[in-house]
Amino acid sequence: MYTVKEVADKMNISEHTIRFWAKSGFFPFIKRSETNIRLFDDHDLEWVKIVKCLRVAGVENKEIKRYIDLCLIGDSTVPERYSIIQKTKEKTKEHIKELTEQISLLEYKEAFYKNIMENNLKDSWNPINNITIEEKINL
Amino acid sequence: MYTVKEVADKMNISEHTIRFWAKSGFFPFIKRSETNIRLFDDHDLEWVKIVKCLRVAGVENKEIKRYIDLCLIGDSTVPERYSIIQKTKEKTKEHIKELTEQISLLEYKEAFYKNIMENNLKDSWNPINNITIEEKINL
DNA sequence: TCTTGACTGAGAGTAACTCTAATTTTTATA
DNA sequence: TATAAAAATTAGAGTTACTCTCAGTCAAGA
Repeated sequence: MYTVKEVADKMNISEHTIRFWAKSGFFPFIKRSETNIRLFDDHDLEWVKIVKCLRVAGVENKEIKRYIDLCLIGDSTVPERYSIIQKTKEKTKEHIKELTEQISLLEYKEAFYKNIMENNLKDSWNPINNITIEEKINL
Repeated sequence: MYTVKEVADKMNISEHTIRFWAKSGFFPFIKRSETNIRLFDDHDLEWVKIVKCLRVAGVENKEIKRYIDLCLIGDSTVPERYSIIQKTKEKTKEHIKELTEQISLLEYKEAFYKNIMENNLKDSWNPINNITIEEKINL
């Protein structure tokens, strides 16, 4: 049985967030000690894992709550759960694609600045000077 | 010259966000028409592009403002700008790695649900029943 | 002329944390 | 055993980055 702090450390999430998620109804099975302390078991950890997965993938808390509730209802909700997971996967792939594209731009800028530093060049533009658009662009 | 709406459409960002960013000082060069309407030129679009890139990469607005201000100062700030870009790139690569890991879990769940649906199986668990942890995990 | 649609700023509302404070519990040490 | 430090609890305030609403301005077409 794990306390909030232990879960937080294990899953690399802040304690605040774990409590916030618990209050949001994301962990319907967690027990409390006689003195009111939350106790997560390994099954609860699986729920933390899937909630974290959905959050990282950008799913809204409201939608996560829906998914949790569907799980609690049982069999009949499998198609909707499937659909949530499937859409989330597609969205995540799109997200990765977008991040990958942005990395190209970041690498371009990185190389641009590196070149300036290594060759002791001027930055080619300073707002005090009046210069053409072409010169301005690489900032 | 482009209005806020045109920039929003072109860059796939909401008009609200463009105005919010403008108010945050992210576009120091945009002009206004005599009737006070914002007019972006192609150079301003480059700034929108880099701001979008940094935001997508998860850089905070405060840090983006710092980057913008460094650009305005000129030459002497190239090393700090390089460092911001470089750290952002590393963070983004980490982020992609995390998303890629989560996709594995999503694909596992997707296959799990698909199997249930295609073979008309039971969900193997319904909270009404008392069952073992092992059976509970796949939800 | 009238209305429609795009623009404006101010400011309220929202999501998802994130932090603080007051209080209670647990644990380690004297 | 006493006690002090560490860790848990809750309620609620604060933060970030939008996101939306609204009242008002302005140009262009029926």
